[in-house]
Amino acid sequence: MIKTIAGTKDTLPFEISKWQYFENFVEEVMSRFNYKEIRTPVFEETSLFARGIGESTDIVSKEMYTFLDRSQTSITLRPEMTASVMRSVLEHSLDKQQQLNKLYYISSMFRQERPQAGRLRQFNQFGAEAIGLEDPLLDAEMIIIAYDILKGLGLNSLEVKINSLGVPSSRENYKKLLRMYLDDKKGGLSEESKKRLDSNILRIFDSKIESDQKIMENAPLLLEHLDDGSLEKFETVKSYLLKAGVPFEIDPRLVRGLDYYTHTTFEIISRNVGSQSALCGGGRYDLLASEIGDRLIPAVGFAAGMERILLACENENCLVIPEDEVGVYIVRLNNDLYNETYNFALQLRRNSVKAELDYSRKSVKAQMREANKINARKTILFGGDEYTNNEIVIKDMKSGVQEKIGLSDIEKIISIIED
RNA sequence: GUGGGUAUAGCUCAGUUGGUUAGAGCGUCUGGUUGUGGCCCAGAAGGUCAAGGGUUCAAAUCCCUUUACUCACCCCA
Repeated sequence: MIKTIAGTKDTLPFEISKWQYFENFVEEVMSRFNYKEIRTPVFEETSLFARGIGESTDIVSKEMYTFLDRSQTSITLRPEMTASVMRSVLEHSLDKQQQLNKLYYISSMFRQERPQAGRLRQFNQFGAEAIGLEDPLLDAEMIIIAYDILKGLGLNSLEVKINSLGVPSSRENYKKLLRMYLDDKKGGLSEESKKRLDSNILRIFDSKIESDQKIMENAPLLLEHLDDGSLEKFETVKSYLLKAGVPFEIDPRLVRGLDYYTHTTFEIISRNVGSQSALCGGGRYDLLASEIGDRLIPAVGFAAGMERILLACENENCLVIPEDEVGVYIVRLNNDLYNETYNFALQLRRNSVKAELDYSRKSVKAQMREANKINARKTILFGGDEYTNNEIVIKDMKSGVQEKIGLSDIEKIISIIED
């Protein structure tokens, strides 16, 4: 038997309504902030991600689904959306048509990692990007939108963490300081962290290994060595968040794994999922446009993992979706009216009524059971004496009350069904 | 890539120290009189006990291998 590939999942009919609810909610909030949806291809030229995200990152170096197509072009299934969105903005010169492009997406991403709780190889993210301006208000807005959506779904145990990475020049100075600090201590670092000394020294802060953490405990912090301009921006972001009522904590160790971040970085985590607790992450990436394009475009954005959010929702018992129901179930009283019953149901369906009926010549009892099972608000008994009198019986499934109506009086039938 | 755990019906799981035709609940289908649901009752269908090998008179049960799933590390959403 052929099964789904490891790390991929079917979304089955019984769980689809919660996804639709979730997606609609995201769309609604995004549209209130006047963000426009953007859709880009699921696969791109590999170099877009290699250059955009950074060769040394884990995503690019070991997690991408990359393959050669029939014309020997290296293709990659997108592991994230930001690089694609920026590519699209550059390619279509959206940045020249208006100063600020506020965009959002809800799409599948692909990363070849070992699956576990809250981590799939094909997973869904929603996210937003505000491209074209460097006002810190937009940094704050990203956090506000993400927070409002998670909160709006009913999640409570959220922690918002923020940090600033400053600009490249102050960061380079700081890296020198950090390198000096680590110079006589690097023997005690883990193998993984030693590699990062050269590739991405900031990420050593991310290490969960105790000995590494001990060494990093007294390391100088980037936040304490930001240039004045960066510091001021960070302060501004914080003040906006305060005024917006978004609780946050500053986490100087929040450095994020992607190369393109500058200034603000943030993450929203939940204690109510497995070890993969980051529901949402993002930040400012003023350098990305120039990495993959020919000009500088300041931008800020975030991405949120939808499976993880739904996990958190399940564990917190929020997001209560109303049960599916059907307007009316047509019960066929005699099987010689098989086709007439169908046409009657069809007439209702073509008049926007959600109607169901039996397709297998079941007994009346079995049809009634079915009507009950699928939550039909009304049933219509079709056939028998009433049929010869050009009537049907309509029954309210909650009260059990039933009445006769003229078969051709569709208007009235519909109004009773919808009542 | 590295560890740990699990694998019995569509689903959730029982299955004694190896011992006859492998069980339950839920779900599915049928029925509980003539044309009526929920609750209840009765019956039926449904299993190569993940796969392959070994030990044994005898294996779902013990041993080995493989595969799948799962959790965690790494990292990220």
